Amino acid sequence: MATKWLNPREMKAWRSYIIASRRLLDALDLDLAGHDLSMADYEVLALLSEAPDRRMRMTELADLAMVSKSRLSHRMKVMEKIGWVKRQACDVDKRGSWAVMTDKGWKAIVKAAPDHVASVRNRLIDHLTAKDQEDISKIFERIQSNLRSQYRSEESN
Amino acid sequence: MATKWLNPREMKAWRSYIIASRRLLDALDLDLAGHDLSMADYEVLALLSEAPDRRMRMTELADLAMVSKSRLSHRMKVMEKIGWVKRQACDVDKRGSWAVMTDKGWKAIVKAAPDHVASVRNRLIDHLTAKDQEDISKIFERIQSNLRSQYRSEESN
DNA sequence: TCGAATTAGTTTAACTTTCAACTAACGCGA
DNA sequence: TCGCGTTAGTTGAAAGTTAAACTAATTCGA
Repeated sequence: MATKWLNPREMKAWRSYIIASRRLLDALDLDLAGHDLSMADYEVLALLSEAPDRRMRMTELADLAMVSKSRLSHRMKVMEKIGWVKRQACDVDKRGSWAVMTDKGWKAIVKAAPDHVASVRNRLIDHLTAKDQEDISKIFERIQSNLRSQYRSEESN
Repeated sequence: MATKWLNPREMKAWRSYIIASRRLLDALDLDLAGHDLSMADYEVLALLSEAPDRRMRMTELADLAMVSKSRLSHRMKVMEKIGWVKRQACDVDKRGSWAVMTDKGWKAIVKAAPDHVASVRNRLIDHLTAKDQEDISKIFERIQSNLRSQYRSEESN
């Protein structure tokens, strides 16, 4: 099929989005670096902090954090060394293990969270009107639901 | 200062955006993998393909592709091995070097481009109305210009 | 209740990216 | 034209990520 190239309006939308997003994510990561955290590690800790007993099974955590099990496993090793998390054998399923947030991990996320929220505000949210926010929600939920239906099962390995 | 947490509308905007974007970028990368390309490498080749004589100085290329000089240098080595690019000494500035796209590189990008555009369409653009596209452009240009003024010079190393 | 297929999670190796150090050339003021 | 701070680009090592292989436990059908 003949390629349908992007018209100027489409191209502009795509480029604005992709360029601003790269810069935005870089800035957010840079802001978090002061707490020795990446966005991905922050997300893992945030999820654990909200989980019952501040613990979660590895696979569920990987799914929610949108990282591969392999990657989570590697990060857990690093964060375990730092002392933010530890692993606990799972009684119910002996293959399984719990990712458990330590007190030190709790303190780390509690300390980082306000700065991170401020960062998300300064860099993104505060520059959007209420209407913009609603538009963004609608648009990206649509995109996501389309992605889901395009591949009804994307391996998360 | 007391943390100003995100209200539900703000939270929803932020989460929709960040989650959909992660998935979208993963999908786009996955689509390009069929051509043995990442988005970043694609961008480098695309820039070269549009440059006069299909060549560009390393630093300028790094800036436009939004990658560090170090990273570009490493990627060039890989792409040089594949045969898509080569490096040429710069007469004007003897420290400098030209990144030059080879014929093989040209063929590779010409082959990948239609698929990539289709991918951007299928995954994003075709799910946006004209109005959505204009909204996105406006919003993300605003975000980007705010990022720029926040750090008036971000090291690109 | 046996065995095959699946699932949980880890590990190793290959690859990619970052970080800091480095070389060489440039350019500018004295 | 000397010397010094800057710039172009590369490099090597460390850190991070991915991909595939692997172990051990679980599930489920016959």
